[in-house]
Amino acid sequence: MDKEISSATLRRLPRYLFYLRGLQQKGEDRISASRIADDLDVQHTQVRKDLACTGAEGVPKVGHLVTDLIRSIEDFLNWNCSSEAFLVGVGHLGTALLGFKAFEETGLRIIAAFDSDPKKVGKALHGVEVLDLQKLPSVSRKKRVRIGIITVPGEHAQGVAEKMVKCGIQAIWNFAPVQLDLPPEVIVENMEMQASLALLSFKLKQKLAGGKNQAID
Amino acid sequence: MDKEISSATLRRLPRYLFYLRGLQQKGEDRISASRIADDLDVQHTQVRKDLACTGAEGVPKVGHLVTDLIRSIEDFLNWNCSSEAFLVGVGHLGTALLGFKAFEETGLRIIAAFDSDPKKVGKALHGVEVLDLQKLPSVSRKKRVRIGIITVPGEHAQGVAEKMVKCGIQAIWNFAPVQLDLPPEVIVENMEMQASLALLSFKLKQKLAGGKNQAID
DNA sequence: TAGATTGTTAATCGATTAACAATC
DNA sequence: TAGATTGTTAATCGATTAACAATC
Repeated sequence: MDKEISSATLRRLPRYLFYLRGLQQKGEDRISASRIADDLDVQHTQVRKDLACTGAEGVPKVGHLVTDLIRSIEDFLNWNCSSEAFLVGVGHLGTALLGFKAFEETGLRIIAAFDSDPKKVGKALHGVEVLDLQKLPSVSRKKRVRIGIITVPGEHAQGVAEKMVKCGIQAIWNFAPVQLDLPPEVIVENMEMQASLALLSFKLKQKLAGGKNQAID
Repeated sequence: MDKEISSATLRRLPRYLFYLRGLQQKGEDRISASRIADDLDVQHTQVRKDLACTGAEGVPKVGHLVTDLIRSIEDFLNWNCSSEAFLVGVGHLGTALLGFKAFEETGLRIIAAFDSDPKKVGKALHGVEVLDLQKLPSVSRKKRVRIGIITVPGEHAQGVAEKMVKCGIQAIWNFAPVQLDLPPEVIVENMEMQASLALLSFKLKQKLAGGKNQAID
């Protein structure tokens, strides 16, 4: 009987999580929804609702235990257990992702990288072996991997995505700025850097235009 | 008398733009809002409203000229003129951004990179010089740069952001997973990779849980 | 007890979608 | 003319916010 979870809520949860980890490092063991709200510029009701989605429970007058909240969010996002992933496209961005420590905190483990450039194949980057893209099917047969990360140029993304789907990949994290056309049962999440930049550019343009206060957000 | 532009619209505009550039490469010169909608899985009314925001005008029965639409969106986002930026934090991600060709299409030009690691200072990565972070103020005095990109680890992001603001930076593109606390007149856009991953993780968890069809999105 | 906090129910607001008039 | 398309106005839907009851 779970409620549907809005994507807005899902996008906020990691912010709470990183904030809570920060508190934990400072040695704080309790936190109220109101303080989270203040520190992260969110409405306190919003924080309460978001946290409630994860099943977290607080104690009136006391608040939440930081460790409980962290575990609750991690469990909810499935970030407590390790999820293995393939990455295709070992360019600058792909290489950066291979070395991205922060993924450990999300349970994401890139266990192999693929590229079709012979110059890249055979190397190990940040401890991850780079294999020939043609080996994707055979490696997939040995390892049941469900997540595929696409960091190839836009024009190759669709082809790579189709290969991934053939190899049993069920969820694709797509960093290429193209719309992938795949069977509906495949989960596709587009990492749209340009969307974020668009907001920045537009706000800056408005600000420079003389502060006609067209508030956005 | 402009309407306020919703951030949802701003986030969609780059998707239209990349799609239109693809059409242009294929040599197509006209396009209807309905076809954009079909190809990008958006409602056609939505496409029309979004495009109307940019000032684009179509012709009934004919549609839009691809080149007009492209220019209209680019102008609206201020992606037609070059915007100079500083980048601080030349780790994997920072390096990747320095080599990111796609930025050219958004008018973003990173003209200098900074790091406090002496091993990195002095190099030129993808044609961009890496300078000591301490030189940020002096370089800023010579060059009027308005955009700052933060790719340092979370614990240093706030400090770097404050330095940037002191140097006249007016808009910050923050890749660190922390909430920056800055004067309200500074534009901050957080590039939340983890937010995107959270959606992917949760959808996959649900799918694997047996497809109790809690549709999200 | 009073105050601080949780968590829920109701109200508001804004974005999306549907319906439709205008037009080449 | 009829059909395809644009662009706008009205309706719906869902997310956010406000109000409030519950509680340690």
